[in-house]
Amino acid sequence: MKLAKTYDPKEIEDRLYKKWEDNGYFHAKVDKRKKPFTIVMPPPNITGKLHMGHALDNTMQDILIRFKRMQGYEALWQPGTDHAAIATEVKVTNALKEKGIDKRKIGREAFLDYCWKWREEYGRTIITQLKKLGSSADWERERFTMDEGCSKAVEEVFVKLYQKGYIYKGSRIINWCPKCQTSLSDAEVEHVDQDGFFWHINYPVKGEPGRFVEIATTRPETLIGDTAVAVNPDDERYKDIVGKTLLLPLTDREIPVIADAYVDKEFGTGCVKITPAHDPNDFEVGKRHNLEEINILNDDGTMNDKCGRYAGMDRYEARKAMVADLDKLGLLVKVVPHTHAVGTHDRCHTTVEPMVKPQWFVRMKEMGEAALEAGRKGDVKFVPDNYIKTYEHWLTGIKDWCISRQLWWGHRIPAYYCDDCGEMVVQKGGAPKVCPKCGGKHFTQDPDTLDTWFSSALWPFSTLGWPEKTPEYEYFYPTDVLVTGYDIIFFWVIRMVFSALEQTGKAPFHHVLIHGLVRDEQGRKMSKSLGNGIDPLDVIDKYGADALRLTLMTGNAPGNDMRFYWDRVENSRNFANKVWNASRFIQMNLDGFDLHDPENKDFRTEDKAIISLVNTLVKDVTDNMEKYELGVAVGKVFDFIWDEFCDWYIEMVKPRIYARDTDPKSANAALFTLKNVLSISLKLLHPYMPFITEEIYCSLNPCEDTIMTSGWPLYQKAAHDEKAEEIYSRVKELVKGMRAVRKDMNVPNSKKATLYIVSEKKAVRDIFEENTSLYQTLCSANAVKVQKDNKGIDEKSVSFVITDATCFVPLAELVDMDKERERLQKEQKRLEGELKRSNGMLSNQKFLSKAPAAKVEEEKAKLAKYQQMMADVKKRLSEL
RNA sequence: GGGAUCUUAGCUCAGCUGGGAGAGCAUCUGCCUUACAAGCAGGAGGUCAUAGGUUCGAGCCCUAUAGGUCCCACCA
Repeated sequence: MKLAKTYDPKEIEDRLYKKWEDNGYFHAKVDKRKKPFTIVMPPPNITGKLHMGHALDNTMQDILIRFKRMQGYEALWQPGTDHAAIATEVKVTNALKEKGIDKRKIGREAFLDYCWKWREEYGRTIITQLKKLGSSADWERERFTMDEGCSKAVEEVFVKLYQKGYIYKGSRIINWCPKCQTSLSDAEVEHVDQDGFFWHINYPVKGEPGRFVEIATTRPETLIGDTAVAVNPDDERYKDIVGKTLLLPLTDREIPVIADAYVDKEFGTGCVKITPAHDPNDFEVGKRHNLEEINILNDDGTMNDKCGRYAGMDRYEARKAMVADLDKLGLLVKVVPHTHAVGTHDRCHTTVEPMVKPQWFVRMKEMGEAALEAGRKGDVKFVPDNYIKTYEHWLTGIKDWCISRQLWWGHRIPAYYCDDCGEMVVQKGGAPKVCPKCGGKHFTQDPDTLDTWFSSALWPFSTLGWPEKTPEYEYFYPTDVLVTGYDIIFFWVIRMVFSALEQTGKAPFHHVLIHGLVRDEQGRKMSKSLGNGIDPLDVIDKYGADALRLTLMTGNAPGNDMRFYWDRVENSRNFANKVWNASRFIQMNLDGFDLHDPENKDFRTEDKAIISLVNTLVKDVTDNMEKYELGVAVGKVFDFIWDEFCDWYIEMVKPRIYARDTDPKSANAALFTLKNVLSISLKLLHPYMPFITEEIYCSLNPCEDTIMTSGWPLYQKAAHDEKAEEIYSRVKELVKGMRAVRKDMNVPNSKKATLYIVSEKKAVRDIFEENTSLYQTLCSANAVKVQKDNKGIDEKSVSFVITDATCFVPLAELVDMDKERERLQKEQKRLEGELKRSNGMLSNQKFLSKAPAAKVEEEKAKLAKYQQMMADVKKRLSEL
């Protein structure tokens, strides 16, 4: 099949993707003869739409998977979606609200029905979009965090951890979102700086009229929940007051003054009101001093019935009212502006309320330490490796994880309470038949569901069938690499590591490949509220998936944020077009040539050189990709194809191809080389730009079904040809020099000139003689003559003379001794620098002992070359 | 408060274990040359934030300073 005249990504992409899927190329099977390579896809939320972050994340994974697949691994990319507990629940609740349906009224079961329906309808949107990107995931194995298997894994883990004492139920202070009306883990709380005030309030001392203790607070409305005032035990100002009793304003309660080291003498007034039920620190202080916890808030953030006349008010309304009342009572000393960090819910941005509630927790000490150890031992390695510090930092001093949520959509906690005696049973497989304590037969399941990350934490092994010992689990687990953004290390990566270590005894992956955020042109985060997000599908629509993928992979270092520029996409698209046209040129000329007959080819230096170069490229690119240096790798392919292959090699062989009738052997060799080098380049490029490479490859090799299974090119030692490379680069230098000379002499293209190449050395003349037609084309000369000396050169005509020294001079200037001397002196200076550097390196003992032998040899060779060049220059200088 | 990270061409950024300053875009010059004007050839533009140090050699390693970004954190 012929390539179309212009490259049209739209036409080929959908067609090829369908072909790949239909042929089952993405499907990985358990095959003991092959080595497995596994990546689990971070499951996108079922509420999600493809954004640039997904595009980047999945492009990287697809590149690795395609690379490994071509290398002959049984490469599994395990996809799936996440039920996204709170995100989905909010979305469905709102959708119902619009229809006039109240979630609370219809009840749990009906609501869940709506959720499942919603999931059926919208949950796979993102999968379709991922396919547009070219993702070669094994869709036959697609999973869902709430499917039967994953739910089983969740129950298994919960019960195991409970039995081990790592999961417990307790009444502790947790983060409460009054809007979503659920508890939150610490990770879901975002601290945002807010301008607020410090209210200084006087608390009267009991029995000492006129004496007060001045406290400073940012949250006066919690005053009603105060059960003490604390001062630092070493604070001289307040020594005498410790142990006294205060009259809590606005109430009839009395509270003690206690001493606790937690109080900072320097901050505020040095006196702190203690509200154990509504502040994490105060909670701790309360525990130490046995203080009562008085909850003053309802779940929706309004004041509860303990608050007298403030009951029913919203928390901020109550704040205003109470401050006004305190002022009336003369107890408000002053109000000082103050900025402080307020915890907000990362999804709805509502200010969270610390509350004491019975919740389920995962004890983190032991599992956290195991995860830390795995990081230190290198069982889990980060790329780039500095992210190990973030990992360790977060694991050090990790607090217990609150896993229960007061939501309906999610995995329900497998704890059952006897209706008769209240006995709690935690077990797999549903409610117990008989209460072990009282023999009761009726049970009620705990209403709470689990944090959505609880199931995500099991994703690397639950998707492979764990807890069953399935062939997939045995073969593909542990996975090789996890690709994710740095913003999700503590939500997910850490939790997967400790869960896997605990449940499977192995780290879930060997490497964590971290990438940054994709920002807009001004460096802002892409967000819905700003409306600055660029839809990857728009980009694909305009420029093609390949261009998008290439753009995302270049121009930025691993782990760093990147900015998204349309300019850069355009450049990627241009590159695709370049590849397309080069291929088209080759294909156009292939007709009628027998590329398989070895007798029919006459290989020239430039053929050998480009083969040698592409061979080196194969080695470099493979090395880079093995090290996850994806951007560097594709950069090299890009440069090779565009600069080396298209701009030089193709131009060089054109004369030979056009002269096919007079010298078919030479043309054949050139075409053979063109086709093969292109094929190798396409293979290297395929993981990055799957569509265009597939289209061209199949068009050039009609016998092959796909590039995907064509095998990754291997480095071949025999193909390495240093001499050819050197001559080739010399040719390039000369051509450049020629062009410069032409330009200096202001010779228009229309006016062809004769090119003389003059060298005393026969070896040099031989090289040039072999390539006269090449120079003729590349230098726009009407003739090329190679000779030993200046004899016979017509000085009046437009002519050029190339000598075998390092400079290129037009004949007219050759006689100009001064200019020639100047050039040679410049060259001498350059060489002096080189020699100094080279000598320096080679006289350095450290370099000689530590550097790789190859590098030392290379440097020695360079030195020798420079010395030779220096000698030549000196000789010529002395001749002048 | 702790930690991470950045400062390289006009802009956005690469620069892998120390060994001749790079790309894209923008700009300037000349070309519609028979694969590609989504192109070709060529040019200009950088004291690699500052100051020290280690080294034969520093954009890269060490120390300090200035400025920027991000994450974590219980200062009421």
